[in-house]
Amino acid sequence: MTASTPRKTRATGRPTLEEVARRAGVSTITASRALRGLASVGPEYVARVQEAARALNYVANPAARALASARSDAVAVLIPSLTNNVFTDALESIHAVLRPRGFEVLIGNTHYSRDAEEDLIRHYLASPPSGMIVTGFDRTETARRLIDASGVPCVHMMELAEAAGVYCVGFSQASAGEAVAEHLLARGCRRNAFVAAQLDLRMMQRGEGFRRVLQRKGLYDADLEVLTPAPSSIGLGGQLFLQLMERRPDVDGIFFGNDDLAQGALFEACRRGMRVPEQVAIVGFNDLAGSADCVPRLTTVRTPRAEMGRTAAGLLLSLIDREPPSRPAVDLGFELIVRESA
Amino acid sequence: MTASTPRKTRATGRPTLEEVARRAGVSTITASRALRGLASVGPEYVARVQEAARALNYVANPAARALASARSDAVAVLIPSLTNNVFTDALESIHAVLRPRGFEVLIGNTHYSRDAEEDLIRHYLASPPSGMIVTGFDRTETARRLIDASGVPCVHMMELAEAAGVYCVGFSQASAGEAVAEHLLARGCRRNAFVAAQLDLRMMQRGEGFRRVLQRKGLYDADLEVLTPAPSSIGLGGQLFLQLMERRPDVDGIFFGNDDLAQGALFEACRRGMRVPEQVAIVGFNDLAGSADCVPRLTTVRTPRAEMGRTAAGLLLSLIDREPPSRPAVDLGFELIVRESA
DNA sequence: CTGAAAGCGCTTACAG
DNA sequence: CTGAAAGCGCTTACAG
Repeated sequence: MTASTPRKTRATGRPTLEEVARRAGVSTITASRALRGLASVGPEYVARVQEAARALNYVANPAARALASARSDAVAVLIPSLTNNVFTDALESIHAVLRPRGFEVLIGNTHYSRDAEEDLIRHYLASPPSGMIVTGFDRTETARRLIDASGVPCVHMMELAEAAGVYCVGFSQASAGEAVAEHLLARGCRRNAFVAAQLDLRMMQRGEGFRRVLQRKGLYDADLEVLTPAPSSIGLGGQLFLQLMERRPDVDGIFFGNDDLAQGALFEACRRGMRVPEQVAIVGFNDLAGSADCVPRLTTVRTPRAEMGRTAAGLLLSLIDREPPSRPAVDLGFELIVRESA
Repeated sequence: MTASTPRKTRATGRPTLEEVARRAGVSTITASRALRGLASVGPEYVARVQEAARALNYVANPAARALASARSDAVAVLIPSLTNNVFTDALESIHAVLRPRGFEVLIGNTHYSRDAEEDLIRHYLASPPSGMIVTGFDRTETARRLIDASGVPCVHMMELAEAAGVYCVGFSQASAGEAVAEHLLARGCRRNAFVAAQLDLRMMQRGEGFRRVLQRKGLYDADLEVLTPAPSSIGLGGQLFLQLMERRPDVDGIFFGNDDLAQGALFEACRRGMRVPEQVAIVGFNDLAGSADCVPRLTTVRTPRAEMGRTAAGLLLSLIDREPPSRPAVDLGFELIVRESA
């Protein structure tokens, strides 16, 4: 007799869909459909189910939903660094559009490592998220294949590319580098250096554009490139600046591939009494915190981080909803901000 | 006849535990136990199962696991900001210890809002994570109750508190504020100001300690406190500094509650030709990027962000494993870094 | 130490 | 438009 009452052995205590359905006087599947807003449910049922859900304080169990539907409410975002605001700014706006839509944003930090990124992709794809946002295009062939094979919608941010089935949001890093060179040239600088750290693909693309313009004018000097794979930082910028000025005191324009490097250079210039921009003009990149306020105020390239995040998330949303986006690649441009340093 | 072969209608294509078990010649439950490393499985079985899993490239389905076991592999971390490196530094080391242990780190950004934090807590608790790391103690009573009632292990970071069942990792913000006051006093500053933004609880605690020391020496002047709830930034620091110097040109020492404010002040001082520390000594807080390199180099308080994250994650791990930690509250201290600005 | 059964809480696919 | 059945891929609790 006791066995005749099937007792739920492992209930979690939280209300289930079944209880909501019972309270609303419908089947569980109707309750499910009503809650998900599927059009095929009669309006009076929808109202009853919603009320029951509210009364019971019902929240669907994501694990059960993921298991049954073979899809999850997660979106994985892969960025190279958590301490560089270039990426956290984008992340912030990705969050702002995806969370209200009910997605959980999973953050993977690749630490600028292709191998680490491949591992993360493997990890996230083990239980396929609804979508994925990755940074740029510099990844292992395996990583690329994993994403393709998974069928998970994917948007690339920070760089542009033209290829079938590739969705991206960014701006032309090379064009930005060109714009910097043109600005330095226009203000009369003849011996222009490119100083870069980290040396990720985007950094190199900026250098490419910069170099291209100088070459075109016959003013390119390979000796004026200072490159190091070390992580970019203010302190490093100061060091590289000093090394360069010692080796080539004739340099009159410098493009630092990231603002932190440029800020460090400004500090050292100040400390050594070198005049910027009179003696040497300095241009940074990204318009990070401090660049508008330092001494002298830094001329730099403002990059549309928040907008890239927002647009990438929007693009992903349409991909998830299987609505082909109007354009697979959206160029958000950049803006040269001329301040005092160049 | 066709009906006699039960066909899996909705297989995901990925190998399942059942396939691993079949290949290893054991039951699924034995395979499950072997893979989870439960001691009750014979070593030869463990070996066979592990080999089968490897051969099949098996990765357990987290959703199924979460549903069956009513627990998840997620740990939720709630921080007030993603752009402030104080928190991303901690996050980084939390990741470093939790990911290798198989946990997914869910990041919730409260934007310094108690209500937003309460919503996030409600959201995460809807499918209880294995554990939770939250920032400080300033939250709504409801948020506190939700956490308590959930039974989810929780560690607080960035602040210290003594209370039954409360686990925390941090340092005394008030003591740090005291140390700054004592340093300024020791170098002869008599009219010391406290400049703060954001005004979160930790910021106020630093101010408390600072004030306390001045009061004790009979040198406290309420007119020398400049407080604004606006978000802390370099630009804001410059503005507040200028306002203060205009209103009270006699001030000879300033404690900025965060380094970005202090850095902004340094820039303005430089621009106006005010000498630091001769005319006015400046101390910051947190030892953020740039503080070691700016002009003059900033005297500040180094806070153990990475270590707090690491320790908080370790503490949480022992809580999850139901091993009571040796101490519920761990004080990691802080360090006054005396450089050039004070 | 090993396993057959039941169940976690949803959704899919098939009917009607 | 609504529903009964089956299933998603694991783990729990109970036996032996």
